[in-house]
Amino acid sequence: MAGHRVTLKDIAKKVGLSMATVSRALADHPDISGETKERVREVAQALSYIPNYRARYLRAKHSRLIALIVPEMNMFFVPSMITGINRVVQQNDYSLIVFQSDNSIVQERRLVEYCTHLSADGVLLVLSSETADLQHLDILHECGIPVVLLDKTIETVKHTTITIDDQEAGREAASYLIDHGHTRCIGVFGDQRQRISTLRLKGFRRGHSDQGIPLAETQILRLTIIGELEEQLDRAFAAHPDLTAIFTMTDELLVHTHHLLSRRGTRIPEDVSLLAISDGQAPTFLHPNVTHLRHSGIEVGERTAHILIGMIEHNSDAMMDVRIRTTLVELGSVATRTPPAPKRAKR
Amino acid sequence: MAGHRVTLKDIAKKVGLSMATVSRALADHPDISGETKERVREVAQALSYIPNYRARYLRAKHSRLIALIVPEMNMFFVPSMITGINRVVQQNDYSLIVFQSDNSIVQERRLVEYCTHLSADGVLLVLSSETADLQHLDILHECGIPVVLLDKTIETVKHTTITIDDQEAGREAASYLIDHGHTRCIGVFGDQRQRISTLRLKGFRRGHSDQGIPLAETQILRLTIIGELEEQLDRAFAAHPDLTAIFTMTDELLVHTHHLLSRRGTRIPEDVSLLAISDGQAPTFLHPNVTHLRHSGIEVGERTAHILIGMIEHNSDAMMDVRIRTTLVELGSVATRTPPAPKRAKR
DNA sequence: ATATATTGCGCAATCGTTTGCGCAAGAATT
DNA sequence: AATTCTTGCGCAAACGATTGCGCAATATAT
Repeated sequence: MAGHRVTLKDIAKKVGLSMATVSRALADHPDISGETKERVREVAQALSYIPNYRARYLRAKHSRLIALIVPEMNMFFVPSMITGINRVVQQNDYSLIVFQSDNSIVQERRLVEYCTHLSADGVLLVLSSETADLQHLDILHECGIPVVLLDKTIETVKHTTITIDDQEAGREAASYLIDHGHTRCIGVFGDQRQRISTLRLKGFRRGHSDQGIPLAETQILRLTIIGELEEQLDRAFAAHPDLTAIFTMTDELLVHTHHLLSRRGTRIPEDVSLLAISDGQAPTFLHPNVTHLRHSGIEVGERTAHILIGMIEHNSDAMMDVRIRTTLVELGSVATRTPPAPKRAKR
Repeated sequence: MAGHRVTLKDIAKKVGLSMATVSRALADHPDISGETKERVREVAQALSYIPNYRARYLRAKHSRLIALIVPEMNMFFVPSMITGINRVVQQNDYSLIVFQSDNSIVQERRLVEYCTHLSADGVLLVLSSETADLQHLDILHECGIPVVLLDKTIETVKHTTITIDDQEAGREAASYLIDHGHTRCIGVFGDQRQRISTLRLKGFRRGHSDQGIPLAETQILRLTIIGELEEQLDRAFAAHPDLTAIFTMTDELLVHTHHLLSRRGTRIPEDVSLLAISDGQAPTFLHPNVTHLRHSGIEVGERTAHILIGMIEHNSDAMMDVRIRTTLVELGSVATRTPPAPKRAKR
């Protein structure tokens, strides 16, 4: 409907000044007298002037736009991570634009390229599961656009990376269970192409070996898709009738594991204890509430955004590797076991 | 690092043609000879030319940008809705930019304004819980930017709206429970400032009255914040020892209700049946799986995006009010009851 | 009264593209 | 041979804002 958008020119005409003066008046430039500023502001208001950011940012070399590319909007972690990012981004007067790669490297490539089209000031990237190398990020470097990888990453020497300390979290999980008398646990892990999975598994192994507790291969579940969980869980129960605890490395694995346990009538924590790495939401609506190593999506988001903005504003491309520690939240899904009675009785 | 981005001018200089010709060559304009196009494309490739969309869209009046404003990234519904929107948006060569209002009308206003700054081609808006009127959308109309309201809305005669048929879903829920012999149900509803809540409640009431089943005020729980759930649920149990079913109007209410029921040792569906309106994710990882009236977030997203893009491209501002029907998914959390035995015995 | 500073504003270039129009050279039509 | 078409390209304006520089008028210093 509206014929054309009000521009600086319109205001200039109306107040009888040049565009330059109007521009400066609106920007509160010291060269302009208070009186003039006042008049200009009034007219701008009256005409309901809306600056055209595209034009503005065409001159300025920046866009105050930060892009986030996530593989998918899963219901866990991603939403809270976005919340954290968004908070910091807004506080610093940037805007966040969110893209979704659908876990496809092709799309990811396309989106990265699109970020250059938009001349985003910085890119936040959660790698898709298909991404095996980082060549497609070179174009960002060519354009001088900083990138920060977060959450899901692969090994890299060139890019700044923010993750939780995955290996340490896996180790702590194992230690915690062992300290509570669980010497026969099974661990549920995700896609092994992802570094997040291999590291958490590595830590879980480490936690066992540190305390001299054996960990058989059959105690480790590796899922590519969630549908495999039931079968693998059944097999693990069959192979280890003496198992007393299960560790799940993500929220998604947690809720499905919890569900399957309920279905087979396994009581938590009486029959089997449950421990997870989680951002803390799911554990509160499962029964019983699940003890977990918490890594707040909001915190990851906030810290990541801070770092990226720092890189943008100080034009630095120093590479960092930040690891965020998890904190233990005890909620009662892990029971304390005394070492198996039979053994002692036999002495 | 990179000195300056390659522009049309650079290409023009290199091939010895004017910028105009280069521009047209890249755009495959019929005026340009095939040979020239070829040469230009080669050079563009060699220089790894990246068009500046800001400059391009400064001339063109559109931006191929669609903005979505959501009150929060909750873990239910919103992620799948975004997935649906994103799909359609990409298919039509638009980009989606997602903002979060944190359920604050002030932020919502700011973001709407920001959409005009960016000259978004269209806006998708999920109202914040604080939003009581739609005046702040007038500015979009002034700028000729179409808006579609979705999911959470308020009554309006001016704006196109996509929701599920909330009232009908509420009614169906009640009917379904009653048909299965549950004549004493309680309904768990959200913030009554939201139309989504009042309509679902209205339908729930209607479902009861249609079949001549009384519904006391104490059978209706209205929550402003989730923390109130436990107390209200306890009170309802106390007031209605004969209650046999609970209906929750959202996923969030569902998971928390489910949790509280587990905690108080209530068996589902033996003691109490459970029915929800849901997008289908949570019901599959709760035990037992929860029968629900499904409304797919993806579908809502896709249809909404289609409609908005239609409005953008046909420059139409006809107002529509689309209601999407829910479908019943039976998963076993609702038991069939025969009418209470004592009554019949007494005849 | 002359020299210097300050104040308040405008001119015009610039960001990178797109596009209406014009124009020259060759091809096709009379 | 004169006219009209076509082909292929360039000139320059436009999109809407920002900003270095210049300049007049006034204020201050000498």
